[in-house]
Amino acid sequence: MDIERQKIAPLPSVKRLPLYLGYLREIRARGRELVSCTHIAEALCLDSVQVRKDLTVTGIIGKPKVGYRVSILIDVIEKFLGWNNLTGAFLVGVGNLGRAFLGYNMFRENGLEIVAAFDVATEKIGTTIQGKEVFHTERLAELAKKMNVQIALLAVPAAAAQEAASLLVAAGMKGIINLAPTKLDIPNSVIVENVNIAASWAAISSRLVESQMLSVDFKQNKEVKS
Amino acid sequence: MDIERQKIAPLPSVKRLPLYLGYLREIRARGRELVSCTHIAEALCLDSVQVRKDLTVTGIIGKPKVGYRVSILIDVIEKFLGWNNLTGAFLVGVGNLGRAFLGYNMFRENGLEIVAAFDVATEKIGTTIQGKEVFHTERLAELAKKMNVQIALLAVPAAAAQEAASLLVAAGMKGIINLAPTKLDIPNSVIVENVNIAASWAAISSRLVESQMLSVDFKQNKEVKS
DNA sequence: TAGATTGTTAATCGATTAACAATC
DNA sequence: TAGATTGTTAATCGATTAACAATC
Repeated sequence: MDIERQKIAPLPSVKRLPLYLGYLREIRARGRELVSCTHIAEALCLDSVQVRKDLTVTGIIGKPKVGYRVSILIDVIEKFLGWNNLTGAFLVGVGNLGRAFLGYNMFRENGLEIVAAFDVATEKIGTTIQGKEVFHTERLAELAKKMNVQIALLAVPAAAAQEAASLLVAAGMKGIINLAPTKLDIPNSVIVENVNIAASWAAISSRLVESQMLSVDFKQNKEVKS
Repeated sequence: MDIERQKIAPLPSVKRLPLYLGYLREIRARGRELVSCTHIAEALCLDSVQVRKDLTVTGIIGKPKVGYRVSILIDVIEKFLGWNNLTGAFLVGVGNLGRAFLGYNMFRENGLEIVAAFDVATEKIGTTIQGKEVFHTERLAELAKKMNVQIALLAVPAAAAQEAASLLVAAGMKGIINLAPTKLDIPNSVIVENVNIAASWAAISSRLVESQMLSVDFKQNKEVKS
């Protein structure tokens, strides 16, 4: 990083905030008004000190012996994450994975709304999936400007990811959630988050190999199936 | 961790291996036979020292001035991750997200094959999606035993995640890829990897809020849309 | 040989964990 | 008041980065 940073919040803490938020919304719905770090930690199998430290990044100040007011804590986290307003996003790549996100309400709950989809397959262009129109990627820059969109979900095959990413940068995107299992080479003024399911699978399988628990030759079990 | 660990490979290194693997397969397909860390690092925008360190977890030994033989490096990584054989997996939750994974070939390329799907919605039970039959979650334990499956992808709504996870543990799963944005409370003999897209979105949006680049009130732009 | 590259050992950096003071 | 809880400061731990020796 070449830019001077002024006491930026630790990324691991920021990434845990949605977990807290989900739990807090749950207990608010159940009528709970106050909550302590100890309580949150217990519910989420975390360390209470870590929870407290994470919450401080939002600037909230709790009361000793009491804890935090649930509704205020929710507000403060939402505001810190910018999730108190809906932000528009583009979805690039309307394959199996991309299509899933069009109907995925998790984003909406967390302040992100997919407002248009893009692809290169001519048979998809002009169709509407889950109420969202599919455009050709050529129109990315034009529509980004018109619709004031700066966030993109990238869900194309690995081989097409870099080209699509360059289009997104050219279209003025400020943040990209990359679901393709590739590193994107784009200017670091654009924030990229890689959601890499292959990496998660690697973490699991390598540990199972270590402990020799991975079923060695699965194919042989196939005839047992039906 | 209460179990004594014997020089386990660093998790961040393990999680980067699939990235290297993807690139190595790509250059092997293009006919390249030898590769150096410098080259890999340049292609993937990483540090060459880090690449070298990551590769050493597989136990491979390179030749100074030469580098590594691409095909051997691929073999060694695949073997380290246990991706040289196909491992069977269950998919739990056939909603939008779950269905996407049924047709997602990324897993297959990386040694994971979904062999059956599970849900609780009666209208889905007995149907076949992408060639995979959907069973009731009641049958998890029975079929896990019969099909010798120990890996599960959990793609149910957050509210249903804990219950489904308990069923999976009871069914003898050894590894769970959790796509629900919740912490699962299960014995630590079962390896869990959380794929948390909300966390990635949090990382992006919080940084955009910091730099005041997040479009403040998106809803007002809606009429511009069509 | 010379220089590029590997592999190892030490230094830095950041996050987590522990210890403790402050407070309702 | 006493004790639970917050908030802060210090210690630990692990990963990344830097420095350097080994080698083809």
